[in-house]
Amino acid sequence: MTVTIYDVAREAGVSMATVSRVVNNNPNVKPQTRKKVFEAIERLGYRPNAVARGLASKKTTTVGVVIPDISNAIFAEVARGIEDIANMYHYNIILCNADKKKDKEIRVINTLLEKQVDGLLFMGGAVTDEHLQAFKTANVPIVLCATTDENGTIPSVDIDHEGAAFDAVQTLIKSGHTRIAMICGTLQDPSNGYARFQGYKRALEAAGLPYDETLVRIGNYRYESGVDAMKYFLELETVPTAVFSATDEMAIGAIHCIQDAGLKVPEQISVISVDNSRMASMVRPQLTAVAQPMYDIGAVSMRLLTKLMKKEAVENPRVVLPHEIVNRQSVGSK
Amino acid sequence: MTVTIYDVAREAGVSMATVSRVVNNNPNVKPQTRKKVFEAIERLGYRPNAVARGLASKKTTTVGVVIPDISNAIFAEVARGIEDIANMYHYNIILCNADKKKDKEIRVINTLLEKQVDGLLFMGGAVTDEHLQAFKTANVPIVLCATTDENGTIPSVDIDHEGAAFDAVQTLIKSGHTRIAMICGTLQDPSNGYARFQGYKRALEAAGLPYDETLVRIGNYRYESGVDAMKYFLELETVPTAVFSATDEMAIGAIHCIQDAGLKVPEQISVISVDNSRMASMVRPQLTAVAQPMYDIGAVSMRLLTKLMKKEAVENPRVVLPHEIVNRQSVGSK
DNA sequence: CTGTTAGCGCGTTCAC
DNA sequence: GTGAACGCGCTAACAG
Repeated sequence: MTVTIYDVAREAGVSMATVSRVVNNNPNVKPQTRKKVFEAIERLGYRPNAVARGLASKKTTTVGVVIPDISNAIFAEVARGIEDIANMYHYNIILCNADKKKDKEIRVINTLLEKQVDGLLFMGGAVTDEHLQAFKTANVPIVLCATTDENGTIPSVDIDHEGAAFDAVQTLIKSGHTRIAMICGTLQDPSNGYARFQGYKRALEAAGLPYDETLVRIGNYRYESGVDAMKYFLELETVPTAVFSATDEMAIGAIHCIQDAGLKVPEQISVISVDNSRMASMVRPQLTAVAQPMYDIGAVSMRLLTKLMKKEAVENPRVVLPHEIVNRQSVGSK
Repeated sequence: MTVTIYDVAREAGVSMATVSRVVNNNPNVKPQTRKKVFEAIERLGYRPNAVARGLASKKTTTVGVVIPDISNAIFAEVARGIEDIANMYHYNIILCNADKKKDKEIRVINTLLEKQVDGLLFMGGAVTDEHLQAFKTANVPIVLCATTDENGTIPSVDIDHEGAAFDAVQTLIKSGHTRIAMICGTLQDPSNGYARFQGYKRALEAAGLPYDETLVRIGNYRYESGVDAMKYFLELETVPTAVFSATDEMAIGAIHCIQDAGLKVPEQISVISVDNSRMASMVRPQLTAVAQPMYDIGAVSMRLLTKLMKKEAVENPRVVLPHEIVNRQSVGSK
């Protein structure tokens, strides 16, 4: 039924070892023999069985990718970066959505390891002891991608979320704003949630501004929750003159909420966010945001993983990619 | 180093066959024995090797997914539908971007087949003879996902692109518009490009409206190309009163271009599109669009593939999912 | 209910 | 430069 290396060997009149050499580009084969083998392969339509190869060689040229949600534009961008580099180094990726749920994450990590992936890229919520435990039993390299662990013991690629938030809020402060609201992600989320909230508070503090908890709303990263949060802010006795959103989507929701209320951005209220997804330039006014290089985070983490898998030396196993403010039209001076 | 089924057998004082039975939930094991085995597994930290299992059983519980570009919101949504259902049936997916490039598509199809995937989901550009050839040599089921082949010989899940476009344009016509422009995808793209263009023409024809080729611009599905196309339309001697865009993104570009020119949507110019991505409700005015159920396309095609892989009978191997108009605010009457 | 025995398709020594 | 033989870790009959 299926044609094996053995069939090719017989067809070409050589041993299967020789066919294996040809297929794997081993130079120790006479050109003439090589040609015979190639012809036999062609004639029989032989397709090497990567599973058998994986068992024999203990390498699958496949890496596992744990991602929160591929339908989220931010993560999809990271995934594309990962896949492009994986492809470049002849790896394939098995993709698993885990929605930042710990149990689901642990489960997919284990099935990925059962599938004998050569490495693992983990993008999730908090890295707990259970995660660490699962990672430890893996005897393949692991890279955290756009997520960090407290102890900092695992190789990772991320941006400085706290710093990015700090910079965003400082931009607002420099423009003269003093009453600045924040639309935050859940504080359970270490990077997108907690760290950005910390950055917000630190910026306030650095400027000698008071922290007012009525100016902070927790959203779920989505457009609607940005709308809801802003609706709340607009009903405050003294409405904030600027809002910092933890994501573009929520920021866009806020902008529309403001506009629907008959106010103008940035004339009456300024808006800034962290992400700089493609959507940022697809709103009016265009969104001023701190850019997270998502594609690069994916690409760099995959590149790092390839080095680890090849046991190459890596200079810095914990890379922090730079962020930058992209000034567009949603921030005005007060 | 790595603990195998054999180690577990020794540790539990049973044969490896019994361990295999326990691991695979074979009911023919005495509960007491089962318990002993589980304890040994726990004690040794045994993790079954799916590659070896795949070689022996000739099943990998892995399916290949060829996708144009995971960073495109539309496809990311499909991918999520695929993965959710795959997960439900205990399959994993290997994801490959192929950018609708024929050569890349053929290449990844072959490596996916080498990896012995149990099935293949193909989402790409045109399905050529070369594709058909590659599919034929695969001895696993294949489902076309959001793409179609001319002959209609391969199982597929898609919407009626031509009909969706027809309905969109007809909506415009019913609102009294007679000068309707189209922002089109490349005509080489059978579904998103050509079919939608055909639907546009047919709707015009059905209403007795003349087809005017100066009213058609080719875009690349992206925001900027929508802006560019609209810019061109606005410079025409008689500006169209409505525009039909093949995608949401281009439609949003068009809307902003109109607004930036000081015109209003839908008062002066109406805009409608096909897609209904999440972005459609994230613009002002909110976009009226024909909804493509992308998540469902992914989910249904994966479900179909599971049936094919289990050799279950399938009633209809070529499913066409319904589309519907979602009336929001970007279409006005003339 | 449990154990024995063959392979699954290929990489990899080690001889020749 | 080439072949023979073993083993990767597991499933799947077949006995018992």
